Amino acid sequence: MELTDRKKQILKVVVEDYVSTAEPVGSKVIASQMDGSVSSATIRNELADLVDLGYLEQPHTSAGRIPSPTGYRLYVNELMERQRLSLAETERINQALQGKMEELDRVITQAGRAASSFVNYPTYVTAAGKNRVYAHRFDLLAVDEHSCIVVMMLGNNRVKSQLLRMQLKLDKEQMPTLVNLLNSHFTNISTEEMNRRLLSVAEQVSPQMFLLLSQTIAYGVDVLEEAGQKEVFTAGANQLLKLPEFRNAEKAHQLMSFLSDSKESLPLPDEGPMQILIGPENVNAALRDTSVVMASYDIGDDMRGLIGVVGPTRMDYATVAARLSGFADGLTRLFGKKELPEEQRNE
Amino acid sequence: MELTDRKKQILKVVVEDYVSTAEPVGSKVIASQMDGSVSSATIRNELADLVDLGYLEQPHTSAGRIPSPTGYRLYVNELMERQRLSLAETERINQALQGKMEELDRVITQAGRAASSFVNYPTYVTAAGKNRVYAHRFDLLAVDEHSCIVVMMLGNNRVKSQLLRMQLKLDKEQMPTLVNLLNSHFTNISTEEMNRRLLSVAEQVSPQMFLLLSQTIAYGVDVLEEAGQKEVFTAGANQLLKLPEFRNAEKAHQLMSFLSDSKESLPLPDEGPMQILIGPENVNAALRDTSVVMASYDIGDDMRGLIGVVGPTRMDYATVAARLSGFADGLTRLFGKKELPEEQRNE
DNA sequence: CTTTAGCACTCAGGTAGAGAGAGTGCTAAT
DNA sequence: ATTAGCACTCTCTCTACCTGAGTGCTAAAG
Repeated sequence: MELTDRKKQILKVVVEDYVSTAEPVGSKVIASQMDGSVSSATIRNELADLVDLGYLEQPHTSAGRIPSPTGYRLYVNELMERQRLSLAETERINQALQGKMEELDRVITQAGRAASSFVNYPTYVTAAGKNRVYAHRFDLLAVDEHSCIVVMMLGNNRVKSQLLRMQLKLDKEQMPTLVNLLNSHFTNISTEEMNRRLLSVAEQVSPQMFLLLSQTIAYGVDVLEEAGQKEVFTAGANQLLKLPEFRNAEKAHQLMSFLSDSKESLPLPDEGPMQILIGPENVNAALRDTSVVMASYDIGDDMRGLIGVVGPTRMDYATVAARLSGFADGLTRLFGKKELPEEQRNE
Repeated sequence: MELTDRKKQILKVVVEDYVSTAEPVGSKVIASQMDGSVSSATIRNELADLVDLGYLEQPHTSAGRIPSPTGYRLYVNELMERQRLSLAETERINQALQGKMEELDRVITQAGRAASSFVNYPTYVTAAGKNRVYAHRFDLLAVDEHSCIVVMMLGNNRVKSQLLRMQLKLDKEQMPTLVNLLNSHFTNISTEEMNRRLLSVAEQVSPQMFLLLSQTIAYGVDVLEEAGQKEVFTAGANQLLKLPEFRNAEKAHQLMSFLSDSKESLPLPDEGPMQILIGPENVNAALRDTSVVMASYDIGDDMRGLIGVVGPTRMDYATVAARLSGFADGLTRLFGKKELPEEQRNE
């Protein structure tokens, strides 16, 4: 069942008006916004139809209409004009994304914050490996008799290092052997395999060497597991308090604690660069009254990230979607740039 | 002018009752909480005195009394019984603080979060060097022709490393020279001095070497500057929404945005291990209606951190102070432990 | 001089009712 | 198919009123 053009136009007006005012929209207002070609009475008839069809709702008998989730869905799928970002906006995004941001975590938290203040809703960001992360290379730097620095190179040009205090005295001559052992037996394999191999080499090396080795491997496994697991960063949760739908502290509190706590259960995009979940389309109960707009971005070749916005179902989908995908593109570009030319360091 | 014991006792009851109920306290309730030795009429006379003296306030003529900031101050200084943490609480703090937390930033954010959920108020945490941070040692690890890993040891056993892509081809034979140069001329000095020395050695080395050197130093300066500047982490801002005084979204929003934005201007303790600022004692306008409890902790020998709690003036100072100083002690212990024994790695 | 009982007084908060206004739904005319 | 007109509905706001908690004061008792 396809809607007439006029019904669609009316739906569009209702959505856009409600999005900006948060008040139910009446027939009169709609009529005035439609170049005056029809009267409010006609609109009323059409509105009644749209309610019957499930695209609109009425808070009470004598109020205007608000869009239902189905209505928003239709709007997002067909009626919404995909916005292009203005030059100024693109500029602002790029500016927000540049700066001294070395570590992955830091980049994405900062990106989340910037995005949040740009769309005026809370955001969340994740980065997750498409594949598992492996250690590509180990190095050891002696510090003193009892400690050394372990340096690990992971995939995707990331480097992790830490000072490790050994239980045993370190022998200068053991170090090269240890490094060789690490690089020949423990690179490019999973953490489970690392633990297995550790056991299997136990008999081939001296007990001291084994102790050193196992301490180093323990650190390596930690690092890899941390790098592989996805962590979710949220930002700007307090933006919610500006919205009339969260004026009662109860609701706001619920959603905000959800955002800051249950970092695991935020929605992830099934596929494609962008996805919008409207109200009850969200599986998670805490998000039933809200909508989520998500965009994914690439981190180099083997990782992928997600940046999402949480807001009321009454959300300016067009603008949010445009800005968010602007951010996602910006991030992809940022991470794609493998070469670090001069300007990236000097500022 | 010293208060009589009875007045003090009444003030104590008012504070403690108001803290737990958030409702003005009436004479009847006070009388019943004071072993029935005096009648409510007597209490009323005393209350009138306390209002005159500025320790209590009356929201309106026929309401009970609430403590004024001065009243809270007297309570905190004299009347409050310093609480001891229960064994279970100490246990919980220690548990919250342990776990895999390698990097300083991560430790303190996690500590802040744990503290927040423990005291049920928002918290903020900082770490700042008592002295400036210097590079103690440099190392370079060749990766390929154009890139190497720079490893820096800072004071306090911290290690920073990053992959650096050089504009020039790297010559294996240059590396030891470069490392020597770095360690002999650029360790244990300020960043300004580093930049000066860079210029001064310019003529003594080959142009290629100078380019490599300056790229490395640029990275080093960045790292040091970042390590030296204090960053403030806040956590649990949404805890505010549970409190009746922040049920109106307007106020809550103001304070919450202040907490998440103006990370610079949060109060720092003048000295001593613990400080409490009540309501108008706060210099910052955004905190005039709130109280702040702060405790400081040591990070090894040359750094100091601060952990603070923001809440309504009606705050359970005794409990918050006890728990917060528990956290501060825990952190000091955590960072004091320079030796990393077995159990710290294996869990 | 301190404490207490008694009582009139005050004020916030809740409840009920009236009125206004926005918006609908329906009918009848175009 | 569209529109004008009109009665109807429902929320929101304003006001008046009542209730109850708690005070301040006075006068009596310890």
